[in-house]
Amino acid sequence: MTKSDPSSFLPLPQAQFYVLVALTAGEMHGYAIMQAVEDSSDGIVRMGPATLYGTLKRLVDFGLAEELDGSQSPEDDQRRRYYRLTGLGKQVCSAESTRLSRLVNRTRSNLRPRLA
Amino acid sequence: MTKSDPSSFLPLPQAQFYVLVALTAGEMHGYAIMQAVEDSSDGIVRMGPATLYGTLKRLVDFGLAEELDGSQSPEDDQRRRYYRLTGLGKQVCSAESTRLSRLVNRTRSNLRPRLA
DNA sequence: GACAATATATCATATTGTGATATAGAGTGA
DNA sequence: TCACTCTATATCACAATATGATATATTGTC
Repeated sequence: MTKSDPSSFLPLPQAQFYVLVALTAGEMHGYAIMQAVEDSSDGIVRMGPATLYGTLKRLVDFGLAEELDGSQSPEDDQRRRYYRLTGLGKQVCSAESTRLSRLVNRTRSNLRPRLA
Repeated sequence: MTKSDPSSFLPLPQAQFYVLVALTAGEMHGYAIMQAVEDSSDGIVRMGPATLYGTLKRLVDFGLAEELDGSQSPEDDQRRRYYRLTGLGKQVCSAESTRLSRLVNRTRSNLRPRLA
C-alpha cells in the first residue's frame, strides 16, 4: 500500500526521518546510513542494526525509499544493498523539515527571554 | 531518578518535545497543552489524552516539568492541573531545538538541487 | 435541570525503537 | 594459508513510546 500524499506521513517517526535525511546525500547502503546518522549528529543519534534495517524495510514498504537493482548499484562489495529516495520520499522529507523548522523557530522565540 | 545532564536526554521522543515546546509559552494545564500542540502545528500533530497525560507523567518523573501547587496555580477551574518547565526542562528543550535545527539545515541544503 | 464542552485519567493495544546475537564476505598482515 | 578485524546484512526478544477508546466528573450555557 503506497499513499501518495506527503502530508499524510507527518509527523514522521524519528528513525524514519533520520534515514531519509541520510539518503538526501545520495544513494547509500545500509551500513553507511547507520554511520552517517551517527556521524552527522556528532554521535547524539546512535542507530543500531535493528533500528536501521527495520526502518529501511518500512520506508521501502511505504514507498519513500527504494533499493537499486544490480545494474544501477556500484559493483564494489557484493554484500552491499544500495537505497535511494523516491520522489515521494523527497517530498515527505522536505515537508517534515518544514514542519520541524517551524516548531524549532517558535520554540526558540519562546525560550528567548522576553523584553520588558 | 533525575539526571542532570541535558544532553543525556537527546534525542527526545517526539511527544515529549511537543509538550515541552508548548510549555515554553508559559505555565499551562494539560488540556490546554493538548490544544496548543494541535493548533500550533496547524492540526498536523494530534495528541490525544492517553499520549498527553502519559507524556506529562514521564516529563515530571524525569524532572523536565513540574506541577504547580495550589498556591501558585490560577484559581480558575478546580479540575485544572498546571505545569511548567523546570530549569533542566528548558535546557533540554533548547538542546533538542539546536539538534533539530542542524538536522533540518543539513537536510535542506542536501535537498536543494546542486549547482553544476 | 438538561446539555455540550472541558478536563483528567487509564486500559488495552499498536507502533516504534533497541541491545544482543548470528552469519558471512572483505581486507590486512604474518 | 591462516588468523584476525572490520564491514555488512539480518532477525529475535524485549522495551519504550504512542494512541484509540472509554470512563468519570466539573464547568458553563441555555
